[in-house]
Amino acid sequence: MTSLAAELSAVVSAAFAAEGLSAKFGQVQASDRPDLAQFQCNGALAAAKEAKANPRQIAQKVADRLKAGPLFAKVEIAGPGFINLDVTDAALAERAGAMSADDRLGAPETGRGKTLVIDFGGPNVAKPMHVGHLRSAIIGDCLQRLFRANAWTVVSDVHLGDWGLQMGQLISEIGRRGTAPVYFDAACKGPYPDESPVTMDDLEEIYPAAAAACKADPARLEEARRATAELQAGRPGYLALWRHFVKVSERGLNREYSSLGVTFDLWNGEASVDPLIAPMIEDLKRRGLAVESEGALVIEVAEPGDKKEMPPLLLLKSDGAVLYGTTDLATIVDRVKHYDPELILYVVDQRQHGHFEQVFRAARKTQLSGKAILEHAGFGTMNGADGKPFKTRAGGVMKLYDLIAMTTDEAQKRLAEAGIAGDYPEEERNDIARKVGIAALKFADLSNYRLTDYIFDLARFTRFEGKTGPYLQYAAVRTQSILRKAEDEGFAAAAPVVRSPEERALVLQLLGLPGAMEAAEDKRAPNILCEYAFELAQSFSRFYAEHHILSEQDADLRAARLGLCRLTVDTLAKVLGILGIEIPQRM
RNA sequence: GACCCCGUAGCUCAACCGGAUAGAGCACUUGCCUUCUAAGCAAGGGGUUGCGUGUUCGAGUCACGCCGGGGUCGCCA
Repeated sequence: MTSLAAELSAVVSAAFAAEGLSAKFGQVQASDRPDLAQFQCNGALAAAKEAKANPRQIAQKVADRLKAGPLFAKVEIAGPGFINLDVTDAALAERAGAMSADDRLGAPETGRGKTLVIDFGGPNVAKPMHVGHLRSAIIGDCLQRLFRANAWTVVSDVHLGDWGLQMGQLISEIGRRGTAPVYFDAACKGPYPDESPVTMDDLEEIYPAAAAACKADPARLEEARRATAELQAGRPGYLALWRHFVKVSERGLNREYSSLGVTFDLWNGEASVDPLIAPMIEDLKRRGLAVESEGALVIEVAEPGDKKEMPPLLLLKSDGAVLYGTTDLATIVDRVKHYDPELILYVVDQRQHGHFEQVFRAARKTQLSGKAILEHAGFGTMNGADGKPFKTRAGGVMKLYDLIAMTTDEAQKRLAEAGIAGDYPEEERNDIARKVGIAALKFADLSNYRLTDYIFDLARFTRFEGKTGPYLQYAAVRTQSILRKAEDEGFAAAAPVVRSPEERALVLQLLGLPGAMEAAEDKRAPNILCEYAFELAQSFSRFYAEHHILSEQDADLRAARLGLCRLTVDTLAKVLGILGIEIPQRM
């Protein structure tokens, strides 16, 4: 199935071609002026520019050819040469029927036969997740769902930060405290205890203390560096301690991602590619691509024509330890070997753009990335109302766990106020509150364009009216409710028809699904889907307010409207599913 | 200093390849629950798109220059 806009583009393109003009001018899009037409084509203006001709004349010739077809209810030329198009109600209803009959609802298949590796999350061992981690988790999860929906084979990887200097900082801090001496006893050959000497709470306290100490005292930093190098060199006690850190952290992280409904196919860490590093470096040295510079081993990535200085990618520090560019490069080697992807997407803070530029250049130069296109889908920073990173009143960074709890609490309050769920079982009430809270959170984040910095506003994340996640859920819930009642009454559904302005608008919106999914994939932009879903819910709510469905006496019309409800709820469910938003049975 | 991102309504954000009258939500004003859930629907006010110049039939969008905010710039991640 193709989208209606794509179908119209093909028809209009053929008309341009028949006039001896390039078919590329036949692009049709939803109209910017819905009051004037459903669709528009601006190609006559561009064609006129190229051919140095009169745009209205070109538009007229194309329009004359279009008028001959049965598809259009209206073909008009407006302004300097826009071609405005309305499709017949019969054609709209027919497309809606076809969409209902397709279990993919006409979703694009841009990824058929292609593999995507998507890297997001990127939490660090021993550091609790705070609101800053929200964006990578939510945007990354949405993109993996979107690519899957568009028929890509998707492999997602949390890419745990478990192999850098911070590990050395933790180890040296614990060594100084003397709370787990067995791991530091060089004479001890193991085995080491199964029980972790630290809990997640311990780590959350130890890491900031260690980081602060290293910042204040160069000697401490040097000590942490040495510990990092020894860990990476395989010192048994350090490795055993490190395994505890990772295990303890993974449990905590998993809990937080689960509460957001975010999942990963792989829980690989930077450390998992460590065995690949030595051979990779040997290979790069042999090929003359890794060279020594200022005591470190680097890959030069500057290219002629660079506007800015492009420092080399550091593979090995002068003390022999690896850096995150090194593990990133080795991770590419690993992913190419295992999955041979068409695309590797990194959903990481935009501030790391420069780093990825270096890594990608190095990967291409060394041909380690195979056929894969490497792309950084960055996102903007989340700030507080004062333009600085969001803090709690106590001054600490707000933890993700607490944020989720707050949105859920607000949803509980809302349910109590509305008095709707008073008679529901407590379990269901909790479930609704959780789904509504998460929906508010995710939609508020995803509806912003990926790259803009945005202001974290707790009130916004706990808002349930207007352009919010709960509004979308509410539209779906009301539709489900109608369908349930219709079933109780024994009313059957039939293919949709278009007999009113509200139905026309709703069907047009429904038919826009494939286009929205394709555009969102192209731009890696969840906000396009948010916009689509919101407009769909709005179109439905208008239809709902205007036409009473179950009391409709005309049985055929009632059946057609039930069919329209069915398609609406299926479409909403599909888009909300991609956004990672669950729909309660009732709310 | 160089480079990257951003600047749109009181607030938070949109605007697909340069298109017509720059759109939503919140907040504000006013209607609508004795037939499907009012977390809703309908209507209204609110804009020199930071400033300037240029390209174009046409600029929030492209180019250049300012102003303002954020970020990055070899051994942190």
